[in-house]
Amino acid sequence: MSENMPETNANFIHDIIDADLKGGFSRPIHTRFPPEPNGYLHIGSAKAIWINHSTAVKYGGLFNLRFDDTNPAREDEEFVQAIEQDIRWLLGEDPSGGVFYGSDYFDKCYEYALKLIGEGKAYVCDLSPEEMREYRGTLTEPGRDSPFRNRSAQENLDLFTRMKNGEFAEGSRTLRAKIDMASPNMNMRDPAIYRIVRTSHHRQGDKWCVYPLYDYAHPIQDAIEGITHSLCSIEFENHRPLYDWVTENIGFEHRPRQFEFARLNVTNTVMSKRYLRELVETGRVDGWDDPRMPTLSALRRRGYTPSAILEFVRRAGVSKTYSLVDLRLLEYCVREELNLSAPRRIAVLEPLAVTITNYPEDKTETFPVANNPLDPESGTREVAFSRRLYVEKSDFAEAPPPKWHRLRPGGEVRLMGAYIIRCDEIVKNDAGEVTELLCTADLDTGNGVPADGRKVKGTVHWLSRESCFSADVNLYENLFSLENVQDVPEGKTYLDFLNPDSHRALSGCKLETALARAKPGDRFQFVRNGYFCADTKHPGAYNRIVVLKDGFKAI
RNA sequence: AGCGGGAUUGUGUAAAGGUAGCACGACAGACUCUGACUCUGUUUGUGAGGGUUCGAAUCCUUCUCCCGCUACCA
Repeated sequence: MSENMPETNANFIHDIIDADLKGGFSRPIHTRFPPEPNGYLHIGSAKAIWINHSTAVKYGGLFNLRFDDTNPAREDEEFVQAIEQDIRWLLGEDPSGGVFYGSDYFDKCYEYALKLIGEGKAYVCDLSPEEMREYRGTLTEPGRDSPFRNRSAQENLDLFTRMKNGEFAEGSRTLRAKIDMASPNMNMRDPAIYRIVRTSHHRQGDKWCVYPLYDYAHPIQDAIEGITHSLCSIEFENHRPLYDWVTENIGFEHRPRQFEFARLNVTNTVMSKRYLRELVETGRVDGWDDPRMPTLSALRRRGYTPSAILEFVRRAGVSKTYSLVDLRLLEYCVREELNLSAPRRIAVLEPLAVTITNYPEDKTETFPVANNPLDPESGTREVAFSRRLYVEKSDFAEAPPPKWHRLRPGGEVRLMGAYIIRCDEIVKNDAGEVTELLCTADLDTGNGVPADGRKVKGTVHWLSRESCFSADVNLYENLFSLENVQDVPEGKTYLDFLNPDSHRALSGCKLETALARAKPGDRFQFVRNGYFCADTKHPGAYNRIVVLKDGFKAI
């Protein structure tokens, strides 16, 4: 377990486990995360991973990663690799119980199917998908028995074997569990448990042409791996009776049990893999790790740390209530962590020229500036100072509002880490815009405390105009993307990281400079005036990802 | 409509009959060599109506609203 891993917090699932333990449950707690390799993991997946993983850790048990790859038509090896990498990154360790593949249990699934057929608990059905739907009934009306429901075990065995041997066309037959066509729970109306699919499997190749369905395969996978508590999201709640039916009728000695929790929704973020896939496939985004995506790989690329993500899902909590968690909580979590550890760099985003009139034309010197004022260990770096500087436009006001502590005509301000300067004169262009400030520095005081003990309230960041290009690039080691979900005035850059209300806490150098100085492989993303894709089913749960009005620039 | 879940401040989440707490957000103030960070303070909540009880977010009851389920997806 990585050292930054946030502790688990108690939740209703742990109450259940505590009760189990109290009641004499003696097997080690064993959980699992079972993604289908049909896309990349996203921030919502992180919740399921965290719940399962932290539960195992809390009870000294084991956690498995299992690829739920029972549908060859949707799955791909690329996703297997990506998912495994993302999980290792997020957890900082290998899954303690191991990495498994649902498809590795196909033989077992088949064997159990034979057993169910032999016991008259499953039958081969020749109904077409349309017919099956019709026979299933509706939410309010019971279904009708399939005309093939009462085939003999012998006939079913023969038919199923032939299905497996590839004698029938794709979609022509299914194996169904014989349960109850009148059940009020649609999932119990003789669900299909095997279908014929003639697609090569990413792992099994062409070994099989019949594939088990989730509702049948999943409980078997859990049981085989010794999973004790199968924690999944709430849409599987109605499937639990079927989950239990499978483990009971196959007759596992140790039957895993399923518990459900509400999935994570985040404001302005779309989690639906379907939409994410569409964005990738239609080229709307660069790929699954495009920084606008809510995927773990995208968050990683943007500089989010695993511990911040886990802390976020931890804080979001576990319940069965539908919830929409504020994205700002995630931002708080990264900020909380990076503020203490990330190196600071200076950037002037909207430069205003400053000339120190009493500073020699040909002189340069350097001042030490803390890499991270909150972390003495981080040391200092030398920042070049000269007669000609840039400061932030927004750090000067000709007619300042009340309580203004920054530069004003005649006012004094501290250049961060360097001299105290006084603004003597304002230079304007023909349009009346301020283009330059002529200032004098308190050269005697240097970067120390003034001899006369006077207090200078404001501190302002700055860069030497000559040495701009030698300034550092990133504000935070990893966080190089500029992102914004608010409305940003056209043509204005905006950093939403450390200080959403002000650019000042962030740094870097002049943006163009930062870009020019980027290391090969670094990518800077500009997201401006993003529009959100609507999710008609969950108004409010929109996509921060999005479609950009003036295009997406990858430099 | 049938079945299964759910409802606590702006957003999440605690409180297993006994002071409705915490976090994020918002707002206000203090501090500060970055108007950041930090600190302090403020505001707002038990979906509705009945009942049980000395006492109800919690138990009973009626209602309302929300979510999920009618794939040979997971």
